[in-house]
Parts: sequence; C-alpha cells; structure tokens
Amino acid sequence: MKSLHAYLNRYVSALISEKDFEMIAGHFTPMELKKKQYLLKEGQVIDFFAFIVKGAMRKYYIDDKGKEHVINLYIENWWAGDRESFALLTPSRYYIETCEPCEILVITRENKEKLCRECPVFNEFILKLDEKYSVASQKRIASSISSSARERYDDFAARYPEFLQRFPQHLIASYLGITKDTLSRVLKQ
Amino acid sequence: MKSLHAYLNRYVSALISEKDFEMIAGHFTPMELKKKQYLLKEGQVIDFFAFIVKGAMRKYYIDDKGKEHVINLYIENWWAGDRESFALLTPSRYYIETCEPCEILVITRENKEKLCRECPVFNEFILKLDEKYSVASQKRIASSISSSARERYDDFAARYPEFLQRFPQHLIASYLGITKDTLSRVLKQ
DNA sequence: CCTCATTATCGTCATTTGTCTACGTTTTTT
DNA sequence: AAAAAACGTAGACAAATGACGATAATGAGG
Repeated sequence: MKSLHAYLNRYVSALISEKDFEMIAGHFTPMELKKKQYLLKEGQVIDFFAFIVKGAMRKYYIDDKGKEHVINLYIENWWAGDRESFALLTPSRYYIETCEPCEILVITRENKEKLCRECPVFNEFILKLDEKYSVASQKRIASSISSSARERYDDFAARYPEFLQRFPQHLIASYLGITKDTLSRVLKQ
Repeated sequence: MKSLHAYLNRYVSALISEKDFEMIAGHFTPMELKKKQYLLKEGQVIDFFAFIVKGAMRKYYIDDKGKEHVINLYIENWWAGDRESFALLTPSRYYIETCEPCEILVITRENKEKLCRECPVFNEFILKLDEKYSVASQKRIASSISSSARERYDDFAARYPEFLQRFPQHLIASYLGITKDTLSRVLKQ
C-alpha cells in the first residue's frame, strides 16, 4: 500500500492525510498473479481496475484474422483495466495477461464511485489521471498517424525507457503497430 | 443555446432544469467565425473550449518536415480545443481552423471549473464526456495500429458517415494517417 | 459568367513494411 | 540435464503506401 500512497501524492495538490489514505486503502483489495495469468479475457465484463504494485502486464486483442495486437503495456504504478467495459458494462474485446508475476491492488466500480463521492482528494486524483491519460492518448494518436516505424520507436524509447527492459521486442513492436521483423530491421541501423 | 441544451441532456441521467441551464448558458459566450479562420495557432496557450453549434473545423499540426497532419475533425455538437494546453497552460502545438463559417459557444477555464464546482449536473456531464472521449481514443488507437488504410477508412465511414459529406477527402486521408493519393486509390475498388 | 483556388485522380517509380521460412540463441519447463 | 518454448535476426520476395508531377473536375468568389 505504501506504493499506492506515494503514487497518489504525486497527483494531488496537497499531500494525502493518514486518515484519508486509510479510507482509500480500505477500498482496495490486494491480489497476486502468476506469470502468464489472465486478469481479463475477451467477453467478460470487467467491474474493477487494478493498480500494479509490482510486475508487468499487457492488454491485447485478437483480430478477425487471429492476430494479436498489443494495445497497452503496463508496469509498476500503472492502471490495468478496460474503461469501456468498466463504464458501460459491456463485454470486453480485450485480454489482459501478466508478463511477470504481479502484485496488484484491485478496486471495484462500486468502491471507486463511493470514494469519488466521499473522498474529495481521491476524486481530484481521478480527474488528474483522466487528464493525463487523455493527453497521452492524443500524443499516441498523433505519433501513429504521422510517424514512421523508426520514429515511433524512438518516441516510445524516449518516453518510456524502462519499458524496453521489461518487455520483449515483439510485444513492443506490436504496441507500435509494426511487426517484430520490421522493428528488428529498423533497429539495426 | 437550444442546441447546447439538447446536447447536454443526452449525456446526463436526469433532464436539466431551466434554472440549471440558465446558469450553464450564462458561462458560455457565443462567437462567430468565418471560413478559414483560426481558433488557435501553434504557440498560443488556449484557455477555453469551444462547443460547435454550426459549422466544421479541423485541428492539425505541422511536423518538422513542414507537413500538415490532421488530428481531429469537428462538426456540430463537438468540442474543439487542446486539452493539454488547456490543462497544463503550455503553448499548444496545434492549429484549429474552420473549414466552414462557424457559430460556437466558448467557455473559459475559469468558467468551466466554476460550473463543475457549483453545478453538479454540469460536472456529471464533464465526467461522461471524458469517458466517451477516452473510449473513442482507445478505439482510434486500436484501429491505427492494427488496420490497413482501407479498413481504417471503412471504420471511419461507418462510425462518422456525416463527416464524409463535410470534409474533403484529403483531410480525411490525413486524419486517417494516409496520403490523399492512397485514399483515392483505395476507394476506387 | 469568368477566373482562380481547391480538390480528386492517375501513372510511375521509390520506399517502407509485411510475409514467410529458417536458424541460432536464450529462457523456461519438465 | 534434456526438451520445449520463446525470442531475435536474417534474407528473399510481395504488398502496401508514399512521393511527385500532370491533369481534369469542381466549386467559390469576384
């Protein structure tokens, strides 16, 4: 829980009191996952988000030709989930699978909504997180429509250097929307 | 203002009272723009969002090779702005230019924050809008990393058929991350 | 109605990226 | 330790897309 506390403090305008944080922490459930275990499978409705305390995961989907496409990569201090399924209660199109053994903190929809209502500092955090996510999405879109494979990789490596150590190249390639072969070629220069 | 009222009602759980809407409307300023006029230019800090009552716009940026890339297309009932600059007070990297004469309703950052604090129904609307935007971004990313030019166009045409009538092909091509030539070719089949 | 800018298309050629198969290495599992 | 799976690289070829110049069609503005 320490790591959640430190993480939240980086988002809000004033440090979170012990009392507030106790309340927040009480709405999360710790869980452990082994390597290659699924947090979510296609077709399920996901009613929680997971904060990653330790470990790494990826979110991907399988297209109509049977190919996997990595949508997100997650490590410590990231949130794993599917907002569409979470918000609209629809079956997810995604898989979320661990790439390493993981320790996570899970919060259900009910608890999240309750915290947002009853704990202003948590609500502030959620707003900031949304903002950050929205800005990051915009940048990823801009990069994907205007840059070559090489440029996208360089952007990625500059923005998320830790990820290069944590995920095999073919997953990063998939995340960038290119094949592992192309990435391998492009890196040789 | 009628159109803003109707639009907001589509997002919130209970219809917005006359009184609430009067308060909301009081925080917006109507404006008109001619064709090819700029709402935002690169380097400016934007401290407002614009709700489009009538007309069409595009947001784009110019890369280091001098090429334009369309990031967003907007028509009636869309919001034009740059969330990064708006939230972080940083100079924008984007241009927002009208493609048709426009009527818009402008809300400043201060007014938006005030409304969120003082008008619960407006706050609810903002949360829903964020959600919708987040889901749409995710889908656009998924499409851009996993689909061919043709598939991306088909997705786009299916999701936003009105846009095909409102924007010239080369802008749609740019939005999809392909050249106008490729789109023209791809459509011939 | 005329003019000029905008837009769409076409052909050719270059470049990028994908596909497939193979191979060697490393890592994981048994 | 042995076997199996996962991973990165390589080469040859195919397919998709970009770049460029030319031209025709369209539409807006005077």
